[in-house]
Amino acid sequence: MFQVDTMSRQPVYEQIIHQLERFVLSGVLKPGTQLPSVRSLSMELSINPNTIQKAYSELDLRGVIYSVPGIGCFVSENAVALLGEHKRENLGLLYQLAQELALAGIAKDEVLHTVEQAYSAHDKGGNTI
Amino acid sequence: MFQVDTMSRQPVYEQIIHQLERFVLSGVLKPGTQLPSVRSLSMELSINPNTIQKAYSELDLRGVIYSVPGIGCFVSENAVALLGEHKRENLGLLYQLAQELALAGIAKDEVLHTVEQAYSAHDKGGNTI
DNA sequence: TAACTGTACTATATGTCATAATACAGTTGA
DNA sequence: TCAACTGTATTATGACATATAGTACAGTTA
Repeated sequence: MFQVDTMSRQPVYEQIIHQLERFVLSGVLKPGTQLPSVRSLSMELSINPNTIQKAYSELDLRGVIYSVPGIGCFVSENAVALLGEHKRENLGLLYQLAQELALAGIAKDEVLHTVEQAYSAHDKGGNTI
Repeated sequence: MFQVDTMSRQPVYEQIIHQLERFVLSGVLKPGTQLPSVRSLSMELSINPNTIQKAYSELDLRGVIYSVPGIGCFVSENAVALLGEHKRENLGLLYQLAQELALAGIAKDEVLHTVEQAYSAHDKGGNTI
């Protein structure tokens, strides 16, 4: 399920957070589902348990998951809504990125077309419930 | 001219590269223009000279600027074209970002509108020659 | 009771970033 | 010629984030 690239510039714990967010948003991990334990996932990915816990801790802090000591970690009921709000902040990044492309002389239609492609790829992927 | 935020997560040398790229693309720094010297810019920004040199070295390697030992650094003649190609790679980033937003349930029209805003802000900014 | 769960802690290693201090060779103008 | 600039190179040092390693504790479950 999870995959990790140790050679990536992006920290491993961020990769795990990012993947878990996508699993929740795409419905692969539904609210209430128990996540793989810190130790089992660390062994599966050949990664230190502390790295997994760092990812889980941050998601727990944000309310996306919740942990029950002695039992395990679970996807929160309002995880999808929380992630929706969280991802909305990326609109600012997209705005900056579009400004960069405008400055570099890339045509507006080309950028708009890229957005269209991203959305059609998403729809065809059957990720809409 | 240049500004630096030491507290930013983005490395200082990357900030300088980014700003210089924007100055070139916006016409503030034209081809042939001599850049501030490593030492003078380091003093102006209260930054170590090595940090400036790291930024200049990378831009020199990419051909955006060229350096003449004993004289100084200058904006290359084909800098704008080089930067155009370089920035085009960001279309891939924008594609990924748009997919993220689609997955998070943000409406396509909202994303398209953000792109429109970025381009209209660019035009009104008078950055087109 | 054994085996699992999350959590906490210290120590260590690594790589990137930035600073500090020199040093060298080339250019320029007084 | 000489002082003052230019880019370039080198070594040492410190701060910081990331990741690993090992250990430990408390709660849960079959």
